[in-house]
Amino acid sequence: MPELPEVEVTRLSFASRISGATVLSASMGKPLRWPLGIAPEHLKGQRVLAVRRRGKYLLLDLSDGLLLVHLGMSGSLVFAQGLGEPGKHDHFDLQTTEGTLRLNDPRRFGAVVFAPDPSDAVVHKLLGHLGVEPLDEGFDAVAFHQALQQRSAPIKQVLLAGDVVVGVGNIYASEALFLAGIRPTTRSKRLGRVRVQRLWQAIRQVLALAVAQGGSTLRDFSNAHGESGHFQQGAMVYGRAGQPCRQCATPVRTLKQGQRSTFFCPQCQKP
DNA sequence: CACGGATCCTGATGGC
DNA sequence: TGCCATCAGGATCCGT
Repeated sequence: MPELPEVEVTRLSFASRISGATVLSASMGKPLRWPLGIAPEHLKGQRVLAVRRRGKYLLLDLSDGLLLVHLGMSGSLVFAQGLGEPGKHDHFDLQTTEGTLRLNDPRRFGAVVFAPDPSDAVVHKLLGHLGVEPLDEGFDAVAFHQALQQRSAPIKQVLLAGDVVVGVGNIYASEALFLAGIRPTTRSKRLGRVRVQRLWQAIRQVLALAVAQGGSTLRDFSNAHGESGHFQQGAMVYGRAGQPCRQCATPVRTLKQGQRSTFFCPQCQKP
């Protein structure tokens, strides 16, 4: 579920309701990707001041520290009152006066990490290298072009790396490159100003649209992959290997880049 | 220091 | 039905 749009939609779903709440208790089930950093009981009594997002991380500002939550590949959060006992894949609960925030994550690639203060080494390690936020004013097309000029890797892998721009995951990388008409294998530094400008626009467009639509559009499509066709608003190329391009009818192709599936239209996307 | 590969973990799916 | 291989929306670590 979790690329930038899904994480942002998750954040919006509980940020205002949890803000101002006081932590009543916290508990950790099976270990996640990284240790919490403190005993869960130490979160008790802290107030939740705000919920922010950086890349695919959710940041809960507590009165006495920062709680970083990452959903990994398979994580999801619910915030509700009266949640029952944790299920098999529920690995973290934060019980507050306003409700309980619960992390469900079958694959446990996600993480919940506490840092006593924002200058903590853990925070720096996790967030320090992250690139610019694509939906912020700070995402500048000229600077984006300059950054891409420095990189020789294929553009799709540079997008996924997250040190130039954050939040673009495997689905939206394929989608944005399709919208921009750029072949995913094209070396980053070979992209000229005009094409980078198109990519800049495409990234903002696809992410903003996904947020506006509740982050569910592509996911629903993916789940319905190969099934009936009520997903007109779905992906242009992701998950559509062999199917006709929605723009030119050429069969969509797939390949592996860094162990991840890439989808593209060989006709619409130029090297 | 940037790049490419291996790696963590569980579940769903498809072929035989 | 069982068994096995493959694949899945992420990101870090390590060798080169």
